[in-house]
Amino acid sequence: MGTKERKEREKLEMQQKILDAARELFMKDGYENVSIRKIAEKIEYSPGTIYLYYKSKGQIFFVLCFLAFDAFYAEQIKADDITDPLEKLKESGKIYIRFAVENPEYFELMFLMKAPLEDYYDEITSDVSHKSFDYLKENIQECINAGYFKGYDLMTATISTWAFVHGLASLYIKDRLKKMSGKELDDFIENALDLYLESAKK
Amino acid sequence: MGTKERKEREKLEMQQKILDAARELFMKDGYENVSIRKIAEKIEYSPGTIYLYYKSKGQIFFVLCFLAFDAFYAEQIKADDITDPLEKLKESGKIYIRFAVENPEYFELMFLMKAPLEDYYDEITSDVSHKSFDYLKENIQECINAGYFKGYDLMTATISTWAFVHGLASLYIKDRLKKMSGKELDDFIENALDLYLESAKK
DNA sequence: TTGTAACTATGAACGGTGTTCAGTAATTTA
DNA sequence: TAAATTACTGAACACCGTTCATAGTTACAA
Repeated sequence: MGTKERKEREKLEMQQKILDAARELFMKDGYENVSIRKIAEKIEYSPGTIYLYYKSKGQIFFVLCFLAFDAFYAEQIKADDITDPLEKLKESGKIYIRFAVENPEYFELMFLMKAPLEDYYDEITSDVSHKSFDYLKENIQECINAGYFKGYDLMTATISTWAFVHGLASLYIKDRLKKMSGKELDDFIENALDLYLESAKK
Repeated sequence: MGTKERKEREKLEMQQKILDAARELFMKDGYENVSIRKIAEKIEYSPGTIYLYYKSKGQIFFVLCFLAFDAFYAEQIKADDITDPLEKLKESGKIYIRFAVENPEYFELMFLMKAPLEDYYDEITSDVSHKSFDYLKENIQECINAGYFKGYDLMTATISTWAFVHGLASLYIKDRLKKMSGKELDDFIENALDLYLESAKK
């Protein structure tokens, strides 16, 4: 009889249900403002039930983060159909910033948080986060091959570009560029990216 | 009689005492892990007393943040004696990164934390944080006057440069550049800064 | 010196949090 | 159908930031 299989399936469904509810709430209200009780209420179970499927609130968030790295990478490779390496890099940067803006909580977890994740961080994320870094590195290598980034070695150019885009993204989502807003900022980022990468042309 | 003056002084002393205790605890354990009760315990008063001097935990944090900006600005202007605008900008960048590395908690407070500042942020910090931003902006203007940053307008060049340096600093203090270590990284940052700013020469 | 007004400090209490666990209800197995 | 396993509950625990009635202390005029 398939009881065991059904139970397995039901367990996964429940885990998914919790994940979905948690994601929605985290995105809407931020990690700190979402309680286990609220997640439980959303899926119409008691708070204790959550702990039968995840061992802590942090773990729920972490699993979502892991999925976020996947989603991030999936976004990144959408630049793949651009053949010109510099244009591809430009698009990559826009994707990076767009991801940060649309998923600030995930972005924080992936690139900004230090503290409580250290326990899990290395073991799980390293694979999936290195994928994105390597993707960028390959793109930069293509640029170098095409004559851009003269004077930079591969690693310096990669990290510099990452730092530039990352800096824009973090200043923005942390409201340090608040004088701008919406469309105005989109234009600015577009412009800043253009100029940074154009200046790599030489 | 100087009763009123003495009371005033005692009030300031108490505020300072709270600030010192809070700073020490925040630096050691992070904002979220420090409770009003712990601050109160450290200064050997009851929790309620804190609220006679500061209206919330967030406000205590905010005042510390304000002081950090002052300390940061004091570091920044040490680049003033350099006359060549590009060299000055380079030094400024190094100071920024050095400040981040040597005071990661303050740096986090000033540029990375989002948390409780929103309410007060504008009114008070704007002055002191704008001072640093304006300092950078003036430096960039000098560079533009000297023929650098061709194609950039002032604001774009300022924010771009900030983003680049800020990105390097945050990736570093958040251990995202962990493949490097110590001297190796110092050299890298030196090199990356050089290259970024050289490419502004044209 | 005394009485009162003003100030300072207290700590219990409120409504919230993440998490645990004894107990109950439902389901599966025999 | 009875026993055993599983799923779930929700009260309880130890925290949190914050408030406020109360108590203690100090200042100063009478």
